[in-house]
Amino acid sequence: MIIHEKLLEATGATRLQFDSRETIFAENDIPRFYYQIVMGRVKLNNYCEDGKEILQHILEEGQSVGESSLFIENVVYPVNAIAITPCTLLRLTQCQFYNLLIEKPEISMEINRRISEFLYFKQIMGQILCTHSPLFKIKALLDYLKNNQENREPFSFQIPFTRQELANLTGLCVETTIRAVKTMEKKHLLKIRHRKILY
DNA sequence: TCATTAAAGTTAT
DNA sequence: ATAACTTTAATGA
Repeated sequence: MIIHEKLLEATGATRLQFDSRETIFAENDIPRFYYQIVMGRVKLNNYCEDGKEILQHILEEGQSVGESSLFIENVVYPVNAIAITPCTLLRLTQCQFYNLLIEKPEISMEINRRISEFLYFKQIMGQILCTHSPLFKIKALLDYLKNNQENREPFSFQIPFTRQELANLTGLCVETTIRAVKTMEKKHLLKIRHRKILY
């Protein structure tokens, strides 16, 4: 289920456009808005002091961005939200968002679902980060992604991430990620077509 | 074993 | 065109 554009607009949402690489909100900003992606993809990340990127999540059309921080008093965003493609977002003020949740319990339930989904993903990622084998890290991530798909046929799912993105999500370097993916291909755990991973 | 560096080829913007 | 991504290979922790 998604929260309909029409409903958000009726609630007073602002439509925003972002170019690829533009920042939607930054680490340490105070959360004041609810964001939902109408079109495009957004990443949540941090940069460590050596400049290396820690990718926390990649969000797409229909998903909301950073809503979990809106429910906590006196916190700042722990991540940056950056457009990775040209994006259209709808934005509600925190106040508009709260009113919507009070007036529409089904929307409130949907937000619960999304935050739970996010937490679930974070728990999977927690396990992945503690796993030593690069192959199992990649496999666990692919398994999680595949589980969200309707079609569970082997090799029916084209992974929507680049090698670089998989690496930054799992904490591996790209080269190791590439090798792990190649090994998985040899073991017939996945297929590669036109450089895309089919799982 | 995996990260890092370098170098070259490929794809996307 | 130029930057971003993919791949291979060598080296070192």
